[in-house]
Amino acid sequence: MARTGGAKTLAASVYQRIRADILGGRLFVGQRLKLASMAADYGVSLNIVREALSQLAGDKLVKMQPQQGFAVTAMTAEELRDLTFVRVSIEGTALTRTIELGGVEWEAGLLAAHHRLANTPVLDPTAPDRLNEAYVEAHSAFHAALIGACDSPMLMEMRQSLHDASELYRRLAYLTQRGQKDTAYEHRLLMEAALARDAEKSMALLAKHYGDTTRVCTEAGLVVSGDMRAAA
Amino acid sequence: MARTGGAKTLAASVYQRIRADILGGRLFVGQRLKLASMAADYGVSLNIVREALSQLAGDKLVKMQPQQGFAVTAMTAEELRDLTFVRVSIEGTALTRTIELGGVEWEAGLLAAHHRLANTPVLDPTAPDRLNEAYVEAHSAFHAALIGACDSPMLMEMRQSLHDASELYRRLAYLTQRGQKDTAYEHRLLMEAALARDAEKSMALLAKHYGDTTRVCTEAGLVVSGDMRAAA
DNA sequence: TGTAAAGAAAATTTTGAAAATCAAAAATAT
DNA sequence: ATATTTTTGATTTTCAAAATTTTCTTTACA
Repeated sequence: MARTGGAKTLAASVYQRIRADILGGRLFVGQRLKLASMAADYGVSLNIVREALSQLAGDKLVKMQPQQGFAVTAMTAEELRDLTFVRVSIEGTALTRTIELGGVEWEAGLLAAHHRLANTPVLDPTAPDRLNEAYVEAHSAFHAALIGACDSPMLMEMRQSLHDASELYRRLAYLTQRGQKDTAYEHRLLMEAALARDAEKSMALLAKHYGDTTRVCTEAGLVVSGDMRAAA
Repeated sequence: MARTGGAKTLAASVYQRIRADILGGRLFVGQRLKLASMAADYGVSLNIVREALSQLAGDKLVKMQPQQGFAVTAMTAEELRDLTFVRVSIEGTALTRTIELGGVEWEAGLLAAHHRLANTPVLDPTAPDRLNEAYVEAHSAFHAALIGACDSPMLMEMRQSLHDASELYRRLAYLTQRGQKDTAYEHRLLMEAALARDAEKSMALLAKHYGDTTRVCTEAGLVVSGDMRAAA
């Protein structure tokens, strides 16, 4: 098998591919990840898959149970609520710092990211039952731009990691509500509060914005109760 | 080789042992970790060591460079400062929450942990040039007890992870100052502020407490500038 | 009919060796 | 003498097969 992306090793390449498959919704929440079948799929040996999954377990995207293999992390409602609380805390800190430090470059970047987001349809134009991948990317970029002037690399990295961990549930929430909620309006308010340097209001909006996703998932019964589920 | 601790797999056991060797200061900051020699040391095959190190890299205790193996993470002064900032943020959030929620049980646990800490000598009584391992444990337990009433498992886990990542530098700082700073007094103030439910003051004390370690390490030139160093 | 033990199948974990890669030393050319 | 290429030795990366452990199925028994 050839190495994907700029990966220096096969294991790193497979890590990226599995990660993308999880974040892209091609591997479902709770799905069991059998080493043999994955090794065949990606055209590598068992150990490579094992190492990749092992690392993804560190990212909390995959759960490892000794002697029982790996599965895509399935959160309970309680865990999802906790994740949301931590995200708001971390991202709130980064946002506060950004509001303190942000200059013209940050403002420009945020405006640009928001414009892109606002002009990208949520659902796939060719297949309206699927999410538009361009939107997912624009949404991710917008939230990154929002806290773009924070000067703590570690905080940013943690933010990204938490963002990824909740990506799966964000997808589910979008498909469930299907345009019933005015997310675009929330994003605009968020941007305006940040540009107005109102840290207090920004954080409140952020908490509401993230809390909604959690609520939708919980109410729609999209979160399971902790155990692994079988699947191909 | 037999499995250490309650580990369910060999890899998990080796992971714990290497982790303990790093946190215990038996593997030095920046030290290169060669697979072959470690496999011989722990009495397992290369892949087991590889998987363990791979996971430790996720914990930021070890750094992996493709095709060049692993080394104990060596932070730059800038990275250490950043780590400290994030620690104060995270732990501050957990502390604020604890102060809101903590009841009698939390107070009792904190008092007990502080008493143990205050009555454990910092340096090893038998070898005064070494740190007392019982103190390291008591210190870790005190800080865990301080935020013991926080109801967010994920935040606690992150706190512990950051605590571990800075453990190496805490050791270095202790040995450098060697009792010149009155750490015991700081701990008491910290406990008293928390018990008095003064979140504001607690956080300020925490920031100072952690900032000192960082400063000592930076001033003593204990932090390197990013590259790996050779070693046996 | 339900339960428990025994055996077979499937999956994970671990090993030992082969292949690929890198850093430095030696040799050659400029 | 300096720079470039080639070789060498060491180390990491990868694979394929062996050893455990778990899971599923079948069978015997109350």
